[in-house]
Amino acid sequence: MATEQNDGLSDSQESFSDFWTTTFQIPDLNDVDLEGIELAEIVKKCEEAVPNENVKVETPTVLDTDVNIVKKEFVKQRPVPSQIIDKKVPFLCVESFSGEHDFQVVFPHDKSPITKCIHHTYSPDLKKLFAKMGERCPLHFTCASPPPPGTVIRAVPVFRQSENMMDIVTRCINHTLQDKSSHEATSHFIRAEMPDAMVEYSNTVHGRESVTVLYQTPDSGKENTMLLYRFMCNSSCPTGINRRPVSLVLTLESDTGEVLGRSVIDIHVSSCPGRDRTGEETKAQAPHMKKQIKKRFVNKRKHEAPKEKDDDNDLYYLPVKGREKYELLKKMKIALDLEELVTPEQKQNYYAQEEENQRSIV
Amino acid sequence: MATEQNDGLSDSQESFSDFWTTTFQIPDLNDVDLEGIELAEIVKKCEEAVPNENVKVETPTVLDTDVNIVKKEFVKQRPVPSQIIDKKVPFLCVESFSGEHDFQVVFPHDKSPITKCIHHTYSPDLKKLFAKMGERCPLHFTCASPPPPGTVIRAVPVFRQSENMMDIVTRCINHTLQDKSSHEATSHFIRAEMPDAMVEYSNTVHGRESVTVLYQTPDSGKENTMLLYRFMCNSSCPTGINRRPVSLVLTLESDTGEVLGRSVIDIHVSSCPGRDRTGEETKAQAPHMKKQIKKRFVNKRKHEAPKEKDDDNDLYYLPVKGREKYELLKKMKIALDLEELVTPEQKQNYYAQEEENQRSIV
DNA sequence: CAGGCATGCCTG
DNA sequence: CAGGCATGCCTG
Ligand SMILES: [Zn+2]
Ligand SMILES: [Zn+2]
Repeated sequence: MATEQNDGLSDSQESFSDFWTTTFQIPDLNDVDLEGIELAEIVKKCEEAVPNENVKVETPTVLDTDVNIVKKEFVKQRPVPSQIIDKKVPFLCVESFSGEHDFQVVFPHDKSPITKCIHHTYSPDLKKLFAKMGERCPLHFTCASPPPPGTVIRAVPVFRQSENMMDIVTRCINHTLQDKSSHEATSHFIRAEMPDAMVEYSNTVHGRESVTVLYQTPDSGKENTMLLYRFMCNSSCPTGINRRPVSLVLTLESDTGEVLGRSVIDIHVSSCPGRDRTGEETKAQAPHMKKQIKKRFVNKRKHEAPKEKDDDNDLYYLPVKGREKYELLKKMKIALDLEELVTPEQKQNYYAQEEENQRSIV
Repeated sequence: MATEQNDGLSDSQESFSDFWTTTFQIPDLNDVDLEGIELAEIVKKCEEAVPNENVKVETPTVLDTDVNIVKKEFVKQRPVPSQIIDKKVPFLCVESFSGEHDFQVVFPHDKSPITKCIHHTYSPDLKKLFAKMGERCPLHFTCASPPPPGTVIRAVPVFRQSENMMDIVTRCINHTLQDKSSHEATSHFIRAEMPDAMVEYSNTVHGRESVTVLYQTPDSGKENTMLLYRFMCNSSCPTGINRRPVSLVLTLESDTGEVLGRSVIDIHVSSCPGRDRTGEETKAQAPHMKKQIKKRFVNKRKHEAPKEKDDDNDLYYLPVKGREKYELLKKMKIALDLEELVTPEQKQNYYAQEEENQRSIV
């Protein structure tokens, strides 16, 4: 009962966006509301002007009054306007399409060994990028034909699970408030680190935080455009991503905000990207096998060769003597297969009911 | 190099008290400094008046202007005055002495089994109290002779390691800011839950957060005084205790602030106090032994007896010889139960996929 | 409610 | 940098 109170002790995989609005209550700062309304009007204007969810902020001057900047200041100093943060927002389109310029995110094969805490590593099997918080992480883009001048690449993080897709991915409370750098977007989960390219932090009309980088043709001799990003929270951060799976939506956008192409990649940010990659790959290959032989990271100086056996998809033939047993086990086999189709919600209800039954036995 | 910046990504076992002062920078709230100075003067006065570090706040009226209350408001609304929080404070005396009233903290033997997530459990071997965050935790006190009227029991948490002993134990950022209850001390790590006794939250002259409860003689028939506390953070909380060992200093204090007795206990607050207690006890006994035989927690319901019902909901017991068969059939039973939850649509897809698989075998 | 995973981080 | 612990929390 003690933990039922709203005393900050609730936990688990939920959104904490609620926090941002209700935590700061400053009765003597009434101008806040005024600013909030003004913002809402700005947002409204954008919404009317651009049907696409992504809003390209035209000039740096406008950027200064962008909702994002305002939010950042509010996070550190004032209440966050509820219309910006405290809401479920519409799904962001996560459907990849390369478009007329054949826009794609590519991961050049990295020959260096996957150390446990490698800064970034991409798993082709899982189609997932594993990165270390705070470290530079390169992403490579290709275009078959050069897009028009002023085209940008926008990065927007989204939650992958349906339960969370309407929540905004943002930085956790701890990391946001502890950030004493002069960065202009301390609340953003993703930053772009391009000394030469123009970077802009802005929000979509619905309030999703994004960063755009001016598209540049590949450096001479290179066949793709490389941008450096930094992920400013772990995927596990409490009050932030909080262990929820996240994808990164990368869009090629014209200077009018038209989406020319879209590419979506799964990402996992942690302190040990190498460990987590191999762990997930192993689990994907042998879901139910007890981790007897734990994947060992090879000390760079040593060498090795062994490989794991994947018996989960192997086909076996079970000889069964007698019709009755065969029929029963056939039923069992079907039940086992069907069991995998049961949704988590169904299972939850089932186990809750089981508990009940156990209790009523006594 | 990226992580060397002050962008909120530093971690490890360090104090975060620095955060409270530098995070909030509000140039247009100059009155803050004034208030800060005023506070400093209040503190100064107390310091001059009472040589002992612990300051008994005389009246509730004074309590309202206590540094603690001010801090709490600042945490949520304004910069925290640096003179209150952002400093190393002198060691608090952690030497136990029972004094003339033979003041002691006692832990009556608890006969109930130590479940994994028991709310509180004391290890006599380790002389350490393991508690679950947010749950009521009783502490029992004894006095050989009744102390004078107005005597209180003060609880102050302190870090046990020398590197941290000068830091103030307080609640983590996440839990403090997420606490939307109307509690008067949302930033405090320790709360007292005494409906009948008088509770006061205050700070020592050096800024350590404490809670005092008016001492009451044991209820008739009881031989000790029981107080209920709640620990509002885990020992692991980032930006809070952050995995650093913590002790609880319990002092019996007269109404003039004189310390009549002191008792110090080690505490560990986590989500699984039972597991952590047995784990630490095991490690203390066999420090270097590999954990081969892991301590098993006994399911309370495991040995309970069945009951009779009727019809299709009858419960039967299937004797199974052999562990492996039992495990398999247990899985089967669950599968059969879950199978009933599968929707017709799911089944349709399943059988279609089965066909596919069959064909691909050939 | 116990088993056990996921994951930050401490150690050698 | 890999091994491995500590610990919140998910699963069955
Ligand atoms: Zn974070
Ligand atoms: Zn906490």
